[in-house]
Amino acid sequence: MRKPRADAVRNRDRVLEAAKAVFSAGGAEASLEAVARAAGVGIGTLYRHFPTREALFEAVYRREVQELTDLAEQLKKEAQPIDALRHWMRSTVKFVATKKGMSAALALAADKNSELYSHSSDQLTRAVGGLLDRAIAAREIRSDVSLEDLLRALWGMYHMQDRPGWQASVLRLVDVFIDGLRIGPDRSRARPRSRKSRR
Amino acid sequence: MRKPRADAVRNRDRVLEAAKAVFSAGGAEASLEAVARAAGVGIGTLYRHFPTREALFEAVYRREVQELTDLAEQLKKEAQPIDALRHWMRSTVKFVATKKGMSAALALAADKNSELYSHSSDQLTRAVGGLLDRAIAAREIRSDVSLEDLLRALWGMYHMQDRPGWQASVLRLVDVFIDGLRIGPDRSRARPRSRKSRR
DNA sequence: CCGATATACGGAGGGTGCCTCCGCTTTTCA
DNA sequence: TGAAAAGCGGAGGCACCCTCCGTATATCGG
Repeated sequence: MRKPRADAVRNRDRVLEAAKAVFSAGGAEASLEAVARAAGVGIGTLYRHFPTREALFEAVYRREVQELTDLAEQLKKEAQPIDALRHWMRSTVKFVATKKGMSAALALAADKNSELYSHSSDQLTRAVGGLLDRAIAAREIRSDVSLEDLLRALWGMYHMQDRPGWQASVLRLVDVFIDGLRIGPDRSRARPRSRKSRR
Repeated sequence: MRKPRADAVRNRDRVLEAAKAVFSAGGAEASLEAVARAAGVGIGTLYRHFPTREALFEAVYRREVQELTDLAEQLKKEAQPIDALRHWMRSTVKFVATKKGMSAALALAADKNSELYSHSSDQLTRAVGGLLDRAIAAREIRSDVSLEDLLRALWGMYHMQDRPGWQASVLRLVDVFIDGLRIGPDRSRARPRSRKSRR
């Protein structure tokens, strides 16, 4: 099979870059013609590379997932299993916080394409698996919650941005969730950050 | 001021009903002209009542919130505070499960209109408030998690439908969350349903 | 009950974005 | 270097969006 043409590769990249920017700014319903314009390519080129809006969403989405995966791998070197877990979840929240309009687009893509969902889920599962397994092996957390469950919880949080205070709220939810995972009578309330009292 | 015209009221209702059906079947991007057709009114009539797609989403959304509120009020009569809370969260999951395509539309509406969000949030907050407060007053759960936090957690779950097994997963998450809320050394694992072992 | 008038109806039509198709250009390979 | 494969881009047909306004109907005072 031939080597892919250099211009094709370049254009594909440009479109992806433009799409990320345009969707971030204008949300998931932004015009694809605007994306093509921003990328400096014809609308036909965009459609050849990404036959549907969803395909484009998907491609951008895969990039995002890759970043999350890398982040997980890096955090796997944290010392205390349960703290590494908490740290990763917290970091994920902050990562998501930077995405604004993209999130709707990504959610849409994942919604309509279960292969994509399971692939990404696998990828993240593999990456974060060590964190969870270590904590379970160390008998620090309950063993009946799967990685999928954990990812779903995070997934949910992915959808609450754009409210004032959402980030603090989600961080609090992460703490509650981690506490819920803990095993045994040790219910120490010691946690990394000072916390506001209720409301 | 005059009494509103009977035909106007009737048409508004028809459109709302049709919108719920059409969005449920076809998702949030369904054509508004299809909604008007299904309602048996002209496109102009639809647009007079709901000037934008979002306005229509919003109206349907308010209905859904009302149902959730009613459900909460009804469950407030449950005996054990913490069980009532768990029951409501579990029931909400099931309620959401029946909505399918609607959820994307509803999420979109809430996303773009913060007044709507805060109003609905208030309404649910008021309705569920008793459940949480009773549990806190009884010292059964920690006191630094607000109603808003709890609603956000549910909100997140709202977005995970359409995956095989999502419902069981969410129910599991609810249990974890409730366990995380509990106060004191009583970490009894007794819970209403038998549970699968990890993956 | 009836006329006046406020209110509502519906769909034609201009505009925009979607997506396909294909003649032209560029790149690759022998 | 030339032929063929691969890619480019935008014209054009279509669906949907939304406004505008002539027509129809409900309400209300008399």
